Amino acid sequence: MTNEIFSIHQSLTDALQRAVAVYGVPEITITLESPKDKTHGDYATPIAMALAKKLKKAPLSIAQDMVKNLSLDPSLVSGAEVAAPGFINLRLAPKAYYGVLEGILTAGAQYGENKQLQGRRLLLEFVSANPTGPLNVVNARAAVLGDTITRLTRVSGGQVDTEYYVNDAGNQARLFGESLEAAISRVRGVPKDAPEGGYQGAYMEDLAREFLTETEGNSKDFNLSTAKLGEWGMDRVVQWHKESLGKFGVSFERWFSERRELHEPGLVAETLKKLTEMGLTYDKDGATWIKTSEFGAHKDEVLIKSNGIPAYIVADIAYHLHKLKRGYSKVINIMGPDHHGHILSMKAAHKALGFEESLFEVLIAQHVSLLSGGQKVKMSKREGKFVTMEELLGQVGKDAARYFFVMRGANSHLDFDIEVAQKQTDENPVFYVQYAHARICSLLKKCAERGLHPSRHARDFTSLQEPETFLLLKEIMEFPQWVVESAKSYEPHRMVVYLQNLAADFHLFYTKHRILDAPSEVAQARLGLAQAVRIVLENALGLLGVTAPEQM
RNA sequence: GCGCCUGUAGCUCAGUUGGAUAGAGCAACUGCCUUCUAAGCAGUGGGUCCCCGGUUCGACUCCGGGCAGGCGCACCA
Repeated sequence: MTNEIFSIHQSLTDALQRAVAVYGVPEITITLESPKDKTHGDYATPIAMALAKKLKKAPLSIAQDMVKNLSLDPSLVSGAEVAAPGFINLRLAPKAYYGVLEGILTAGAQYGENKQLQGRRLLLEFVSANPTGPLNVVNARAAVLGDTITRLTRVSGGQVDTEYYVNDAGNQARLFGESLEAAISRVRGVPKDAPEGGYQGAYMEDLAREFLTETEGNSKDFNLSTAKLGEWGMDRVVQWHKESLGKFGVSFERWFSERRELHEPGLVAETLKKLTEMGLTYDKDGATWIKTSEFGAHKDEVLIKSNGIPAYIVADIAYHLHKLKRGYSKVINIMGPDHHGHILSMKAAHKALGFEESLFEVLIAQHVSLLSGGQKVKMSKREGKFVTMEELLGQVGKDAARYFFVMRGANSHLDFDIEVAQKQTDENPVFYVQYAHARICSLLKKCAERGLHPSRHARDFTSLQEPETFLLLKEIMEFPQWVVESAKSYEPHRMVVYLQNLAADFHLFYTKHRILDAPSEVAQARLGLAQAVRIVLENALGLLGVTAPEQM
């Protein structure tokens, strides 16, 4: 086990548990926290305060008693103190740190892998943009969020299947076919407008040209029905999406086609039948409705429109039914802010069908405002003037784009300043972290040039004694913990916070302590530490899909 | 009107799930390179954590009620 952090936590918790057991108070959970103020030690527990009320004793005296009763391995903990109003502060022994350091160097690229989320089986659906046009920046944000959550969960021993729902059926498919037909006509020089509510942008004509090139000299395909044309076009747009996402380092295990996997095999009709049989539907105004309001939604939804055509929600329910039946411990959907009105009805539908409500969870990737030099970039979907994911990627690059998208919590509105993301200065937070990595690489290169080869085995780290050093050691030691917490809470931005902290700790250490010029044993030890920091930076950046450059 | 999200330093945002003196980056100002990358470090100034109540040893965090901004509330998907 390379992640000694977890066993350290366990030993500390166990020891505290034993000390608490003396009081015979049931149902007390031991909380262990890292105090913000480092002078308070490495770990603190407020357990005595929680006990105070039940025991009717002063928290301070409880804490003092507990410390006396604590049996702790001295090679693990060097000190336990009591602080007002009743905290117990624990200080790790240097030896414990050195052991972790050794472990990191041995584990290398594997450091951070753990089993904490073993047994978790997620289905993560994200992006799922309509195959009627290019991906936008919110799609990009969702893509990065989903992909990062996937990486974090997998490295923590959880299982994740990623899925992209392709909405290639129904009304919008028809409209798309007609729009493409019109675009082809225009490309051939015959003016023709897209239908009402159809798709207009320049990309439609690109698509038309692609179609013409592909079917040149093949008269048969020229006479595709509008429906078939729409299918061809949507498949092609899906292809575009795959490619764009690929450039972003995001891939999906399964592209789930609404038409091929739900409509054609009859699952939509089957779902409708099931809902009816369960008595969840009724007729009104010539339409068929589902009683979602009885299950927590604000209103009922139309299942079958009065023209006899099923509404989109039927396919949606069919899809989710399909997902739920596959035995996941959690089915998660990352959606854009424009769909959050939909959440309650979907939750209600789940409940109506008898599934545990908590099985299904929705994460919202909130709105992204694109700025350029502090000014809002004006976009208008109607005029086809909007920045696509691909354009953004072209302008700022994969590293900056990915970093910016996970920098903030998913449900915070995000200000994305293109100009800042392009800058190669200290205004750009990506560089701060990458620079720390590049500095270490440069060090390691220099050290090789000087013939200093930090030996792989039998290291002696006892010369690592300075406060800045222990700060760094603590930070890299906690890496797996941050990974797990980020994964567990579906909050990948915590990894960004961690990286900023780690980079700052390293930069501080670097300016305060010479490495190569230090006496040989010290140099060896510090190089080992630097190498460990480099490993963690690379692994953490890797989890975000950002590169760790060797020089800048 | 109803629902979701947000409200923390001049700006953009964290805040380890209820803990100790509320933090970071940027912007402003001041220092630090004949020495391993100054894309860095140190320091200074900057706060009614939107407001009012409640819960308790303790609240930025949880609950209730307001206020403000964003988004959503179709027989569209």
